Amino acid sequence: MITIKDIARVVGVAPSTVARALADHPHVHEDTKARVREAAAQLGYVAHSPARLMRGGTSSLIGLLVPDVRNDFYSTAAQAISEGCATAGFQVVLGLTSDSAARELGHVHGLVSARAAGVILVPTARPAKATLVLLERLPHVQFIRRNRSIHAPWFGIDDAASTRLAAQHLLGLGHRQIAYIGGDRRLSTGSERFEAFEKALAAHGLRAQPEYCAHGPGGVAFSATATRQILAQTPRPTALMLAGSHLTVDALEAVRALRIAVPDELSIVGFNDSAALGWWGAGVTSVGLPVFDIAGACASGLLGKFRQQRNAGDDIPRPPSEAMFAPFLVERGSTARLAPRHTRKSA
Amino acid sequence: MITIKDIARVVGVAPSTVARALADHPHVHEDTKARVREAAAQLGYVAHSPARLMRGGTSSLIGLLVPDVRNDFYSTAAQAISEGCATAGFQVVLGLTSDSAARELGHVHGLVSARAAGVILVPTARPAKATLVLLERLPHVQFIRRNRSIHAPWFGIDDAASTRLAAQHLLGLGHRQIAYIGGDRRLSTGSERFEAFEKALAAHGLRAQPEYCAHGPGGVAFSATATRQILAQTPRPTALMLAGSHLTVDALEAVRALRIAVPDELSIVGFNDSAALGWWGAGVTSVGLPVFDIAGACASGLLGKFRQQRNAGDDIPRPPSEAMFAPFLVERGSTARLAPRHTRKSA
DNA sequence: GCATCTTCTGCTATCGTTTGCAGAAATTTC
DNA sequence: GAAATTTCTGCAAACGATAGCAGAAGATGC
Repeated sequence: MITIKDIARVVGVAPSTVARALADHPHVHEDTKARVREAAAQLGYVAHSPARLMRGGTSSLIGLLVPDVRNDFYSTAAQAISEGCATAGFQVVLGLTSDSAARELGHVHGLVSARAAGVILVPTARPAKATLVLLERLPHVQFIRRNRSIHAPWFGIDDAASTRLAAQHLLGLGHRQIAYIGGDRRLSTGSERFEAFEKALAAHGLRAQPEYCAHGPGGVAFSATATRQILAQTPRPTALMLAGSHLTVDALEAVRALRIAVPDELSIVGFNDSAALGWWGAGVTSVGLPVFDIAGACASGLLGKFRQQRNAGDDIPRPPSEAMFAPFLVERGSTARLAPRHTRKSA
Repeated sequence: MITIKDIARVVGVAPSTVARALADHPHVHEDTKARVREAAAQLGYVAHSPARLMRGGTSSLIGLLVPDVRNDFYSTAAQAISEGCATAGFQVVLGLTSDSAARELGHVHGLVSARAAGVILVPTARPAKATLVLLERLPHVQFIRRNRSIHAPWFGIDDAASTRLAAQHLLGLGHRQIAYIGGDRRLSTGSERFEAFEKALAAHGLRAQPEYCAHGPGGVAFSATATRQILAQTPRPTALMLAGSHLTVDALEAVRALRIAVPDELSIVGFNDSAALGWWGAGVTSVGLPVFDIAGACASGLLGKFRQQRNAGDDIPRPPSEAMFAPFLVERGSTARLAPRHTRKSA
């Protein structure tokens, strides 16, 4: 392996001069710099990043901890974050938690050990104590989920608005028996979305019926199972809303397998819009999220935190230190006004 | 920051003893080990990985270089690879190339600089010379695409079989005017898939018609544009096959916008099967790929390479150093026997 | 009781890079 | 021409962890 000593020997200067030349230090003669750069290129020199880190400071690594990158939402976010970080000269370490606090801890530990510059995380429901302690040594921001025990900026969507939009849409169409499948209620996304759903019902003098609601950890089969159980009941709900990106596909597959007519017998609102949702039946009405924008803002937010740490008092514009994005409703053919005959039929 | 010296001071031993105790070295007294571990936990000690790397060796980082992680294919692969690497104690650095040789070089340089353990890459069409030189310093394997200038094991699918399956299916249904939209022909995936398509046609005494074929770099709008152009011609082809995961969705959207009846007026075969392809119209017949398995094998292959480097002559079972997986055809409703009236209609 | 062996621990050099300080060389000033 | 100044370069000490070597302490054998 080529080191600066090798370059120094070739050029005939001291290693320290090589270091300064490569760092473009002003007190090095231009001729020397040129010769050093020439020799470095010639020898194929690549700096030894770990050695640099010996003198303190952080590496150019940024951690990205998500539950599952197969989920469209997170893969899109990973793309935005990775692009944003690469532009700023950082490399992204992708850590998959599978919603396990143990894995989360493992990844955070690895990042602290590698002296990462920071971490963007989608916290698990109950992060380990050790995780919280380790996070204090590492600039970090929360993505999508906001955890009370983590005291860090949050970049996400207006969770309450997402389900409020969906619920109001269904209520406006006359639905009163609305089923709800959402994520783990110990997560901010799970609880806030469900509470907003309940409030929207309450505004119409209704209450969420427990037998029509399921809250899951998002295991592989959860959404399909929940859909089948809820729709097997009598009376069957007239509408179903999904409150998580990972829940939508399986639920739609299950509804399809049950051969229930949509929207005639059942109205459906999906979550996290994509082109494919336009293909299902007459298209699935769904809650759209500006995923790329949220993730981009999140990356900028973390990068802004670095600058903040280095020098507090300069006047360059700073990215927002927190941000909440508004979801929007994409209306398609899976929702329809509740027909009077419908109620009779299912009753 | 807590170092090994701090622990040494607390316990009352030398730093080297602490190092040995934490590494569970056999020549350290059990009592000493216990006291050291106790103190380390107490102080919240986290090893300084960069310092370890000073004495040579590689870090626990593995690079994963893909063009675009929003693509279902690559996000699934990233999941499999990341899980496999995490199990073996490695962390994955996700690098997005956007099919740019410059970005590819940047990522490889970063990995070499960080003394990464290895890299799994989906090579760009023409990697830079510098990239090839750098790769020699880093164990690496090729994923999906196989590049002649990179002398490293390859893990991918039987590209020829993928389009052969699709073409034979369409030919068997009586189609003779088959349109083809594929990826960049400078890539192994692009060229091999197309050549197999041509051969399949040749076996029926047919030739691929240039005006029905498009080969693109896979830019955002490419697939949709190509679809519109090909289907605007007279006579219009009676079948269309897509030969890339990233091409399928846009092409299907374009066909839908053109209001062409599928499969009555046009048969379609998609690429890289997913649940959503079952939703489009009567379902899209497509070439399925065992993505998770390929990616898993690829990760194992790279990890096996590490073992191989460390000690050549042990008799533990080794994972395959190369692997090619067979694609399979998933038949759905987007393909149908060519009706005689059909030929008249489009002529 | 002495030699020998075993068991455990400390000293120290080392990895590659950076940086403060000092000093050499070149240039300018009076 | 000497002094002062500027411009450039080298020395050496860090940073944190590890491992070879040596040595201390204790156990064992005769």
